[in-house]
Amino acid sequence: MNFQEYAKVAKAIADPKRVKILDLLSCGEMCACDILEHFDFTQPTLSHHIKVLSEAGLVVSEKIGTWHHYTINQEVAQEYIEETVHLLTHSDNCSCKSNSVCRQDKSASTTV
Amino acid sequence: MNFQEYAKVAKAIADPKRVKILDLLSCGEMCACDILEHFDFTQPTLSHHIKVLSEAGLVVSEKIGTWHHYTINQEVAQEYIEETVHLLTHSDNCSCKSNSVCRQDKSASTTV
DNA sequence: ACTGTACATAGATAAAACTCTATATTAGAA
DNA sequence: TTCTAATATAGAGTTTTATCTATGTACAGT
Repeated sequence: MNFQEYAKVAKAIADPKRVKILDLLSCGEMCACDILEHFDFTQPTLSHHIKVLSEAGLVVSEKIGTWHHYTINQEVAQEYIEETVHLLTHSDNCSCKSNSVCRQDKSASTTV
Repeated sequence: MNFQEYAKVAKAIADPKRVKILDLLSCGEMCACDILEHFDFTQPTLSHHIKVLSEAGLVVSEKIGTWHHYTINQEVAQEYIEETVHLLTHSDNCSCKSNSVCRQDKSASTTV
């Protein structure tokens, strides 16, 4: 996952309604009509939100007759979680080391 | 963190440029001028992105003379990581249990 | 006091996102 | 086949976001 790909998943999550959808799905699979009952917006709007989550790879759907069962894609979710931890916490194998993008040697070269 | 608050942090992260900024900061503190060298956009645009990250609580700044040193707020970052894990993985204390928001008992009541 | 540097703010523009109504698609039921 | 239910798509309107230029603010040095 590069910055662009990671941001796409993050952007899919970055909406309160979609966070709630993911929270609902974290309990297990649900169909659209059941999800819809927890919101005020219309069915096409829900369809849009699910599409955003699907295109980011976070949600997958299984069609069973007329119903579609939506579930969280655990592989993508786990990879995203790992990348998030890596991004936000100080680690030794961050891009500073590999690509030498951090150049804080400007202020002072007294790095002991 | 409720859905709204969580989404605000997620939205701050949900931009490739800001992901890169966070990646740079994950190595340690940096000033704006050093961060700016890694991008093509202008200084006011960087200022805007840092403001978004700051308002989400993810980044804090320390003013030293003319320079501002920006760092990742580890408390907020850690809380966000925990919430992300909680949101995307199946757990026993998710909102289904406490608020009974999940009602998948419609399709079939043959829950064994 | 004056100048230069680091950063923020104001306002404008263009692109993207959220939501709606209307309609299409697909599948089961009668 | 015809009707109904579940979901997707199309297109439009409104809000938000990213970026720019221009300017303001704060501080250090001369």
